[in-house]
Amino acid sequence: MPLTLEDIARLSDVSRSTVSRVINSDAKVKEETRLKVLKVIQSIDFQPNLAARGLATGRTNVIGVIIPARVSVIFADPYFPVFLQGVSSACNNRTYSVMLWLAEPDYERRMIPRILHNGLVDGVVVASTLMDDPIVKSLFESKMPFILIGRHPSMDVNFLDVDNLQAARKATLHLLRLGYKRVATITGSQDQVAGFDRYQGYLNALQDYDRTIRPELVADGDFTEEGGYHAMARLLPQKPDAVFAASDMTAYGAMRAIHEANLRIPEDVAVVGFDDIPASARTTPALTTVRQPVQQMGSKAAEVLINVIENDITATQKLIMDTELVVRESCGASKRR
Amino acid sequence: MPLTLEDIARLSDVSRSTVSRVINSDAKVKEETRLKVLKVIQSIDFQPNLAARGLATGRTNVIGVIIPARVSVIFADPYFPVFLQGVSSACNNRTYSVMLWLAEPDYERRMIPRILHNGLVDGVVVASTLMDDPIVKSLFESKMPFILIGRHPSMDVNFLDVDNLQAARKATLHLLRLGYKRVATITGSQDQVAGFDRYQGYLNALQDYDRTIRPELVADGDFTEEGGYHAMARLLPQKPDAVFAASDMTAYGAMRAIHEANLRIPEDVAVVGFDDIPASARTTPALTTVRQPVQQMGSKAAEVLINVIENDITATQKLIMDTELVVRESCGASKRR
DNA sequence: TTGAAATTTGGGAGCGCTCCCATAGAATCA
DNA sequence: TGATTCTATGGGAGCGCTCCCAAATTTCAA
Repeated sequence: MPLTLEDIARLSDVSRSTVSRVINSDAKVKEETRLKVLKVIQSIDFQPNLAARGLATGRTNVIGVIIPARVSVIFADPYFPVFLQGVSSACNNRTYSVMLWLAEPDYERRMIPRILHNGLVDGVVVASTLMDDPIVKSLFESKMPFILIGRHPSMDVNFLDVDNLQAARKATLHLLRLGYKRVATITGSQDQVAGFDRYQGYLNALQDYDRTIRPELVADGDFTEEGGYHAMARLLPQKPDAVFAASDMTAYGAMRAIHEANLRIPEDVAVVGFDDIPASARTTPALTTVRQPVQQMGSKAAEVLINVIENDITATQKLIMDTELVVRESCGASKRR
Repeated sequence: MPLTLEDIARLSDVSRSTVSRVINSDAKVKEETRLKVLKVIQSIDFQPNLAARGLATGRTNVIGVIIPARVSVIFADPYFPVFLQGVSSACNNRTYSVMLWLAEPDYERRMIPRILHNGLVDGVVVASTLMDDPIVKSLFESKMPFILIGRHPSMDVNFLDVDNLQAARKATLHLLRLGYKRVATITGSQDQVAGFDRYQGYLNALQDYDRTIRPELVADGDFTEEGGYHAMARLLPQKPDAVFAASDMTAYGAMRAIHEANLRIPEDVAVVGFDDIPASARTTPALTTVRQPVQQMGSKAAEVLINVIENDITATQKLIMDTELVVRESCGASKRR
């Protein structure tokens, strides 16, 4: 049977209000009293009931993280765990907790907007933005503070993103500069903003080089290893000499397909990925890829959200994080010229 | 400004209590009234405030998942994401939510036992048991329902596990039966119960075959790819002809080291892993490994926990899930005899 | 038709906290 | 020294729900 404020009050011979003040570090408590109460609190390891506090204040100190349906299937991609780690550590620093919702089947997607209304969380991080995610609309209407990972294609909302378009463009340009003639791409799901933007980046790069865009050099890999493998298998007959994959997992699949076709990387087909997940430093050959600060994105998103919550910020927050092209062996940069 | 029970009561011309009964599907409400109230509730998409309900009932319908400190660093291993997916989907089915705590630095480990006291969650799943995790003791004393993934070495508590010892023994025996003479092992962290048990399984198998245990054929890989790589590098000079790795990630590291030493798998060194994460079907060569039903373990753990919570079960629940040796190419089973 | 039993509904109390206002006491000033 | 201001503390009200008991209504049997 947990103790209450009232119990602490009795034990330390003050009133419930004073105990509350001490716990919330309210200024106007005499130092002497403060220490007295603190001693009791610590000796007993007292923790105020958060449900009660939540009822009284309307705040819970909990933020939700939603990983959308079409995305959670690829949870095997270390992107999300690392992202979560970022969110989690930022929350730890601010004494917030994390509520995790993997929005699986559609029925669940209907659930979530409701869950939002019932006062469990103070705000929400939506990991990975879909082009048309209805959840964003619900969130927007609900007045609940939230932040998207990935810009929203049309709405003016808080978000944190990397410049996927420019990063993808740079990665593709890197291949073009190395002299590759038939640069293919394996796209990510086009219903995710990141997938869309990275594809646009690829297209832009080709345009920069006045290359015609060949639809036969574009295949969808939906961000998975499996998808990358099949996409590459489809691409191979078109004789690409390089390929830009929209994620590292996709790149792994592509590399597997290339190896199985008894072709060499990068001599026959160069490969560039996107994400720089840890394993990419250790593939054979090591993968050239675009590094995203995934963990920092998680922390930053949580920090911004908490800031919005605590300071009732209404101006929309838009943050773009830097990426970096990590050149390893799979692009052939060291071998060519 | 969200509506309250009282509002619904007014709108549907009944009392607060009746609305509450309808929401909680209490039997004794006249069908007519029930429908009337339900109509209002739905038309307005009303959601009861969970903080208030929590205060009144002492239940929150939230369970916590704790991933211990020494473990969360290897969050890149898809084990945890998949496990979380299992927990999450079971919770969805029972209208519970998941609170995620990645217990990073030590100060946080002190935090958690406290967090438990503040009524945020009804119970806790501890993913991956450490040999001496103080959190288990706190949990035990707190009277909060909880379940461990992995047996506890000494306490009588709810747990769900696979028989790591027998599974590891079988995997090792598989290698011995294939005729390998110098069967090495790369162990997982010995401060995790799973790591400890799998090592014991290896030892048992050698004893079954009356083999002397050679300490020079044992190296610690702490469950990571990196660790597996370095462990294998240390092992290679001892000329093992087979190696049992305590996790698939470790096995990947080992395979990388073997390849880099220009040795063939399985001809020069056979490899067996543990976990059967999805990627293991697609390594070259495909990895022979022990399959654990990770996602089901997540679901099952959540279900058992919720059951314990809702029915005040006091008898300790102990579940052992089945494993299966998945024979692929890395053990050389198809090539030898 | 009446009374008792069963069914349905209403309202008070209370969960443990915060917030606000009132009050007691200390400090300041003329 | 008394009037005035500040400071520190106490206690009531209320957050939105559930639970319980009592009241109102209906049902049923005699």
